[in-house]
Order: sequence, then C-alpha cells, then structure tokens
Amino acid sequence: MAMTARHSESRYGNRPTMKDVAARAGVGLKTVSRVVNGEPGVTPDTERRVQEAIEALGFRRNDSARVLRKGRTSSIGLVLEDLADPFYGPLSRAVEEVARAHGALLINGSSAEDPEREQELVLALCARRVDGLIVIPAGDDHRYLEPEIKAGIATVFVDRPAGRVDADMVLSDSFGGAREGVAHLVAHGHRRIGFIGDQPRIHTAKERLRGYHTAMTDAGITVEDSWVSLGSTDPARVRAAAETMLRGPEPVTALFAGNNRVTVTVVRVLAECDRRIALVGFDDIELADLLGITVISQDAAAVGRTAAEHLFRRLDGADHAPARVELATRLVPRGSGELPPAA
Amino acid sequence: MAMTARHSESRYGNRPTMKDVAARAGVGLKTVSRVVNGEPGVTPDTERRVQEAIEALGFRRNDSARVLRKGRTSSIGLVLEDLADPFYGPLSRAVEEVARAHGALLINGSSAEDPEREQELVLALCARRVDGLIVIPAGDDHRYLEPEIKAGIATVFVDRPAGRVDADMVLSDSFGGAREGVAHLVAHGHRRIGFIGDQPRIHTAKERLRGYHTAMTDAGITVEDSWVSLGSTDPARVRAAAETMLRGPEPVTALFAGNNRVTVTVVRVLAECDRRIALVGFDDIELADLLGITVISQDAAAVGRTAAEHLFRRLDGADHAPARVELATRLVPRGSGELPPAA
DNA sequence: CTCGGATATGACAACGTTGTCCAGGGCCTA
DNA sequence: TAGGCCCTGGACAACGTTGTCATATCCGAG
Repeated sequence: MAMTARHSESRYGNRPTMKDVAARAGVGLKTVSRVVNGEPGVTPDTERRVQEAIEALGFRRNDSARVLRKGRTSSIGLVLEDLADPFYGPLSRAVEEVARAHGALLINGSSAEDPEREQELVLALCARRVDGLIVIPAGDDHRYLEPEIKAGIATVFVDRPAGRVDADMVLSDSFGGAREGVAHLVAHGHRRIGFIGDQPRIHTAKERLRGYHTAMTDAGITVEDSWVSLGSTDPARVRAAAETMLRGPEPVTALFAGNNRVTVTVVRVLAECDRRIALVGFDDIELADLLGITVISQDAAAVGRTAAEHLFRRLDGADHAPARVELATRLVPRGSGELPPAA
Repeated sequence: MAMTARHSESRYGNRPTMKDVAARAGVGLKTVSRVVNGEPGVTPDTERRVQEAIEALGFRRNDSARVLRKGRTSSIGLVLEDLADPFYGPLSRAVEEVARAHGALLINGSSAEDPEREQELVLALCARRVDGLIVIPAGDDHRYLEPEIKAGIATVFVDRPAGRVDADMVLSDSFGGAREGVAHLVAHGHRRIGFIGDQPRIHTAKERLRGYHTAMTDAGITVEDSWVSLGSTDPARVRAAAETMLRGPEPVTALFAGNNRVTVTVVRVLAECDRRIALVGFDDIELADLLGITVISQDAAAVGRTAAEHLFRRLDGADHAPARVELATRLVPRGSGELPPAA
C-alpha cells in the first residue's frame, strides 16, 4: 500500500488555500485571513472553528501570494565571496541575527570572486524583490545595480567599495591595518620584509599593499620587487612565492601575509623552514593563539552586524546621503611578529 | 538638488511591470512575457522594441508573481545550527553549489541549537514554498513537518536523524568514528581515557558517547563516571571538565573530544598542562596538522553535497522509499593521538 | 482565387493573498 | 420601539505574472 501520492496535478502538491479553509470552517475567505494574521474583529468561537480547519487541512499561508499583495518580502540578500571561508561564516551569521531581529530571512550566495556570477546572483535576488542587499563586491563596476537601487532596493556594500555607484559601504581599514602590521615588523628590527597578497584587482588587496609600501617608505626602506608577490591565494602559488623569498643570498627575514588563506599557507611553509622567520598575517585564524601567530584582526561579526544595521536603518526610512563606515583593525601580538631577524 | 525620491507611494518603489513595458513598446502584455522568458514566436523586430522598453524602464521581472503562477520557487532552504561554525560553512557552500547547478537559490537559517527556533525557521521556509528543505535537526520531534512533506516539500535531514518522521537522511558515522578514535588511544597504551562531549540530547553526541563506551568495553576497560563529561560546548564548561579529569590521584592519560569546539578548548587546556596528554578530536580543524592534533575527520562538504544531490533527485521525481545514507569518517593521525600515557 | 495551415500577437482568466467597502445583526439609548 | 452605533463577516478587486485560447496575418498549393 505504499503507492499513491505524487501524481497530483496541481502545484504545491495540492496545498489547501484559505478558500479551502474558509469552506471547511463555514466562514468567508477574509475571515480566515484575519485569523491567520491575528487581525482583530473575529469572535473567539469563529476563530476556533477556523483554527480547527487550518489544523485539519494542514494549511500554511502562501507567502508568495502575500508578498505579491504586500510588496515586502521580509528577506534580504547577502552576496559574498565564499561561505566556506572562515571569515565569511561569522559575518553571515551576524547579518542573519540582525535580519532575524527584524523578522527577515537571509538568502545568501557565493560569487566565487567572479564578477559575472556576482551580477547574476544580485539580479536574481532583485527579481525576488528582496527588501535589501548586502554585497561583498567581486567586480568593480556596479552600475548594473542602478535601476534596482533607484527602484528602492536598499543596498550596502561591504569589505570593498562599490564600483561607479553611490551607496552605503562598510569597510575595514585595510590600509591602516597593513601599515601597522608592517611597522610592527620594522620595529622589531626587520628591513627585508616580504609581502604576499591577493590579486591587486581586489580593493582590499590593493589597500593592504599600499599600507605595506607606506610603512616601508616611512621606515626609509626601499622595497625590492622580489619582496612582493601578488596573485591568487591558491596554496601552490603562495607556497612558491614564499619559498622564493626565503631563498637566495638576501632572503627576507619577515613576511606579511595579505589575508587568512595566505597566512595559513605561509605558516605551513615556515613550519618546514629551519630559520625563524617573523610573520604577521591579515585576518585572525582559529587557533592562531596556540600557534603564536601575530595578526591584524578584523572583527567579521562586527562588520556583518554593522552592515546589516545600516541596511535596516535604510529600510526603516533613513534618508541621509550614502555613508562610508570604516572599522578599525587591531594588532594582536602573539609571538610570530615579535621574532627578531634571523641571522 | 539632492532631494526627491523615496516618497513613492506604491510598493516596490514604483517598479515598472510588464504592462508598462508593453505600453511603451506598443505591444501586448503577453508578448513582453514571451520576450522576457525567451519563448519562441516573436519577430526579431518586435523583440527589439520590447528589449528597448525594458532597458529604458529598468524593468525586472517580479519573481513573486511568477512563483504564484508557476508554483515553483527555485529555491531551497537549509536550516543548520550555526553558520559561523567552521563545520557548517563548507557544508552550506557545497549545498549552494549543487543548488546553483539546478538553478536554485539557497536560503539559510541558523537554529542556534534551539528546537523552537528550528521549527519557526522551517515553517517560515515552508510558507515561502521553498521547493526543498535540508535540515540539521536541533529538536527531536519533527512531526510538525508532516503536512509540509505530504504537501510536497522534499526534505532531507542531515547529520542527525529526523524525529518521528519518515524522511531521507544523510549522516556521518559518529558511532564508528568515535569508537575508532578511542580504540586508537587504547592501542597506544591508554586505559584511563576521558570523554568530553556535547549535550546527550543531540544525536551525534549520543552516538559518539556510545562509540566511546563500546571501544572501552571492547578493550575490557570499565569506564569510571569521572571520565565522562557531557554538556554544552561552552569553553568555560569544557575547560572545567578537562581540568577536573586531569587533576586528582588518578588522572586520565588521554582525552577524546566530542566535536570541533570541544577540541579547540581542550587543546588550549593541554597547552597549559605540563604533562603530555594524548588527544583525539572528532571533526577536523583548520591548522590541526600544524598543531599535530589527531582527529576523526568527516568531510563537511561531502555531507552537504550528498544531501543536496538527494534532495534534487527527489525534486526531479525520484519516488523510492526514504533512504538513510551514512558517510564514513576517517582517522587522521597527527601526533596527539599517538602519545603514550604520561607517567 | 481560395483554402489550409503555419506564425505572430493579444485578450482574458487564474494563481492565493490582502485591502476596501458594505451588509447584517445585536445592543444601547432616547 | 425607533434610531444609531459597533461589531462581525463576506464580496470583490487588485497585486504581476503565465497558460489558454482566439484572432489576425501571411504564405503557398491547388
């Protein structure tokens, strides 16, 4: 007898509608709506009958229809680079918590750092009429969002600035953080300091590189080309870059890693290295305290929370000019950044 | 001149509809629909006119209305415990990739291990008529999902079995993994082995505890009550538990940590400890290789991918009885689990 | 020249909900 | 008892899209 079902011809597998509930309870359609939405003006007795019918039929309101009528989806979209990256998990969770406090659901998507995929995702979210968008840009041209923003989809850009579009942004102080980290190495006696970063088309990567250069210049050090490596954060490439810098007659005595993925690979390389090389990494990492890795820490959860709060302030009607918030980073000394230059 | 806007009275901030596009292009409503959906039967010339109108007005199809008509949302819901947990990031990302391959978006929510919040989230997703659901259960009674499942929302439970409901499940072999890990410690000469786990109402926690007991019994060891600690994974509690087990006249010589959060805290405690205590943890952790932590590893991405593939197979019409898949775990020896008992 | 048939297009209903508005009935007051 | 008011409940339109079906147009064959 384990057959039947699944040959239903109607959508939603024949879900009951308010009309069905109304028929069963012997009341009008609108009365069901009132009960479902907790609106006043229904006698306890009627309400009970309606509730029973709802229960019996397994009715659940169809939010698609509701949205169509009301014009608000109570959902926001978050487009980031990669949910699997330990930096974005807490960020996303923080956004979710704020959304929840405002009764909204969160739809997220990973752009995989691909501008085209970013656009595709963002526009899909717009088609669903999310109330707001939080975007960690992969591309650098967001003019495609102009009609959407004009049409009322509140948008906040995070971590990297929006391209060619005027909107709210929440950033971390990449420049200042990198500068501080490199200066920290300088203060511990290093002069030949390597920098391994992400692709320079990424804003944060560029800013961190700039921080590195500024700190070096401030210290009166001329940066040699071989000390800088930019490109993908693919472990193989980072490993090769690090090994190159550590070889040769004049190897670097310290490294600055441009983000968490770079740091992880560099730590692995250094673990196999006989000399003691100093290291400061951008972004904190779980267990970095136990490994004694000095980092420039940015609070991912705070970034997410700030962005989401901005977003909902907009949704609640805030009407000021687009703002740009920059969150400070924090140097967390744990040992690796305080090593003196190896002989 | 930076005023105006934002006083629009209509919903969606006055977004143009197909009707508007039709009027502007001088064609019928349905023709616009055809163009937007790439349906055949439109002259190139007409299509061009419609495209221009779309461009000029900044039209974007309203998917809410579309969903109402078509009955499919092309979105799936994922309810997990905490997106910020490094175990769930990759899992969620894997689900997203599969969804993307099927043209669906992913809505996720964190239950924070609260059954009530789980139910609230799940039902909100059902109200939005997600096509399918992937749930990492917080509660142990999912009968509330019965009407939804009956109504056609495909559901796959992950990591922990569903409560009192017949549905697809994708689990890791918690029992076998824990048993293997504890046996590994036994094989290295340990007999007084502590177990620190999560709340026993969580299925995986219970299974891992069972694996521990089985391995101990298999080795002919009688477990003392003081060797086992179950409860929240709050660092303070775990720390206290570990410290207690390591104190006293007959301290444990090895610890088995029930999940990644417990492991992290235990590693911290052991780092402050003068004796060398062996450790095996359930779940892998970033950089665990560098710290030499032996773990029972489960592939979060594989779990997510498997679950999502099951889900879409259902959505594509698979009609077999609910299946239960159990994924194997893998012991990864890295040093901490191979330490001999301290004197 | 006519007819069959393909092709392009539009009119209209329907999806399930909510907002507006009106009707009926009970109750209070004058 | 009439008049008015409040309270409850229902009929109906609208939200923006898609499916169905009818119509207009055009082509080629007979």
